[in-house]
Amino acid sequence: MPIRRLGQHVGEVVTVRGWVTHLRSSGKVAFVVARDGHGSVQAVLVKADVTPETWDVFARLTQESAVALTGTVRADARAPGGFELQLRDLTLTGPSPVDYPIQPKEHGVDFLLDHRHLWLRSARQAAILRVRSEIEQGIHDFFYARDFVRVDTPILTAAIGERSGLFSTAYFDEGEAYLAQTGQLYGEAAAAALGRIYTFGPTFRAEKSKTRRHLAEFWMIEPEVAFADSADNMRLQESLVVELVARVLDRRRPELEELERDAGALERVVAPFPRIEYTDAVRTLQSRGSNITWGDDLGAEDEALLVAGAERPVFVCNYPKEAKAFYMKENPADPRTVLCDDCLAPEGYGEIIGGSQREDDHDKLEQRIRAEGLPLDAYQWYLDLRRYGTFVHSGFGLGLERTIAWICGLQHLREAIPFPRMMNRLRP
RNA sequence: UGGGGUGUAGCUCAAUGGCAGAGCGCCCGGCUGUUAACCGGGAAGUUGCAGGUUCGAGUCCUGCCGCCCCAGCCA
Repeated sequence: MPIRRLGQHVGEVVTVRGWVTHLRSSGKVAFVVARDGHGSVQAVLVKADVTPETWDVFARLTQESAVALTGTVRADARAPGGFELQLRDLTLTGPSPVDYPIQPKEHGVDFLLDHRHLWLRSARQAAILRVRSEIEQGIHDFFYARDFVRVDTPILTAAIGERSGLFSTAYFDEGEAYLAQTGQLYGEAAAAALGRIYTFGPTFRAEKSKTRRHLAEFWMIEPEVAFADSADNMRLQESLVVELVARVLDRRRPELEELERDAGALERVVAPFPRIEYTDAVRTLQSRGSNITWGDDLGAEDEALLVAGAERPVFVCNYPKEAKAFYMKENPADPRTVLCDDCLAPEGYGEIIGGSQREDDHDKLEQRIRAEGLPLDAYQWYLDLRRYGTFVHSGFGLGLERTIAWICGLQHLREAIPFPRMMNRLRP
């Protein structure tokens, strides 16, 4: 019987299977707290009420022992959660040595990451993974409801979308293959076939980044929409973010409480999000003391300064061409800039989305590829998308872990993914 | 890669240049309602590595290594 349903079975004798998290004994009465992945329950063992054999089992229990607990469900205010099991029988089904590394106390991050496979068993980590799953399902439901088709793009690639650090590997007679940094270029091809698509998959950056906002392997969701311009694009981003936050608030309250997340801050995440032109942002930043000059990309400090006090995510749009990728469409209103946006989460969580309208002019795109020094032949198929029926289209990349970290209120991205991959961490 | 910090028991951390310590966990004992239980006792150390200064180094100096934070790269 799942622990979360015990409240509906008061007075009945049930069996719960799970793992021991806490043991307490007072000589002739003993307490076993166990979790089963959905909840936690305290079981009470009274020496006078059970056989000597059952009583002896308690002495052999250790933290993380797998057990079967059989007893009567009782409502009791003294029990965590309000219900407890008055034990009739206790079986040790999976012994655990006494050296289980993770105690119910503070540990350092490095130690915990070394034991990530066990750390996941803690209530906090389990709560994060449940929110992660909820957000993933929310993303699928959001796009399904809007007739998007999910398209899976290759992880092993030759042509590349961005030039930052690449993981490479030998690939038969074709030379080097690279782990995908984005599925976007393939997404654009699929959008011309299916209209509106999204990708959902892992992506890899070999950057030597050691910050709480970076992982070597992370998950990214990349929608691509035919006949959508930059303004449409931002509206889609806004709807998605609002829906994901609302869904977690609606369905994962207990997890947010476990994480001690301030739900009030999430409740204020409603449309519309402010939209700030890059050029205006620079002026604002200068007036607030930043020494940024037009043409610079926004640094972390600038982002923080800009978003300070905002209760909703903020769009910063239309950056200088030089600061952004080659495929972004030139802004007709100011050709020094491109039609793009970064969505900055509040509370200092930074960029969770980067999006843009794509350059749909064949010749301009070719010029940009040349100007960036990229191998033109590798991009011929991409140019074909402009050669054969070019179309206005836009899309974005949502960083899954950054979104999770923000919604859960995590200090570091490494907690937002089950087994984080960083430059100095490949195992477990 | 640059700047700052840090490394002592299984874990979390103390120790003015002068006897290597505590809490938790573990082992033994006690306790009939505990809530990271409590009480008494016990075991547990190459102070990251290599050199140097000193009568004496966990502590000071040099080099190396690991980790953390910040910046850059970006999602």
